[in-house]
Amino acid sequence: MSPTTDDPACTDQIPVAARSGPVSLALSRVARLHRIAAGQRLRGLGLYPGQEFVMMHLWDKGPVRQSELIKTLDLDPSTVTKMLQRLEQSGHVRRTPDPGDRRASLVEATDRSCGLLEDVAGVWGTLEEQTLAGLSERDRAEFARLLSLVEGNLCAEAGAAQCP
Amino acid sequence: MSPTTDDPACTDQIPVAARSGPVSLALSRVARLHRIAAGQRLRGLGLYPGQEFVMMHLWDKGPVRQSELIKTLDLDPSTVTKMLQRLEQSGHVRRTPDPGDRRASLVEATDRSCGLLEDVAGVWGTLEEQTLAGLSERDRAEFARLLSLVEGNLCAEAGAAQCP
DNA sequence: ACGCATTACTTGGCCGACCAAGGTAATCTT
DNA sequence: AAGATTACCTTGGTCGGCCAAGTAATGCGT
Repeated sequence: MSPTTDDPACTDQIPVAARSGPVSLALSRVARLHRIAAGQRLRGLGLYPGQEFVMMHLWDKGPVRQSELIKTLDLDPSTVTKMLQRLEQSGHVRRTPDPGDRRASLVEATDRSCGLLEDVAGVWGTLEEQTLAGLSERDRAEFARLLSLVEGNLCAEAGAAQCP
Repeated sequence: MSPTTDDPACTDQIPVAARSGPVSLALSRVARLHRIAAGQRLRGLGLYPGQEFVMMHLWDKGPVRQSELIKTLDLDPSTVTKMLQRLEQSGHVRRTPDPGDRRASLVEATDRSCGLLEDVAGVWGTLEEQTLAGLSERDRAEFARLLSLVEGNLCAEAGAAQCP
């Protein structure tokens, strides 16, 4: 019953319900593609998308309390628990009880996992290059600046974690 | 035992393994925040993040084959199957066998779900505003342009779906 | 010293998303 | 017309991620 039975191939492309947020829509698509691209490369290293961030933090900061990870990655505690269980089983991570606090555990990257650091860095580098291919230095800087602004916006009104 | 026991709050911020991809890192963070922001608003409407896109397409295109959804949303077939099962159970979607092809099903939004269209549009609008708050019109256009470029890059080398 | 809130983590459940297989049905080939 | 191929969808499994509850240990106030 809608009057537009024939559309001359110029109307949509963007769903009507998203007309009020074209940038958000584009951002969603880019995010998904970016995550897929990262995931493909990461799977070759035996990591699932998301685990990279845990490992990065552990590589940088060494033994760390689980609550530290939860705070800095801003993830749900249960998410971290399960990720660590799997990372432990796959040998990338080791957990030991914190001697100073019997309800906490200390997490650290295994020696074996440290070899992955360069690989992950490589993956991250090629991903960056693919993502920004063809963009001038100015465009890249501009993109980084705008992303930072948007991050501030989203972080501010969001769950209000730490967003320095 | 590491020499940097006290860090004067200026060293890292970016993990060493991600030094080669600062923009990718920022993009990941923004993407996650954006998805969370969308999810919060959507949950108030009884939708889970991701379902919005299915509904948008159905609202626009009416009854549609499942393969159509899979193609345009570029999702795994199994993902769509399960999403539709849940959307059907929650009353947002109706599925009927395609009379012209007995292995296919036609999917359409229920009348009840059509009331959600404005709500989702509203959510999408406020999300857009929150995302881009404080950005000038030029910055917004620039952001959209850069996102489009990046999307092209990621889409090209990726699974090679349709990226017009 | 006792009780109560806070912190730290775990478990179970659910959803989006992927992959790998499988089962029909249509279509193409010979 | 029969067989092979392809298209359409489902099932089962795994992961990241969230929420809601629950357990256990610490810390604080009185």
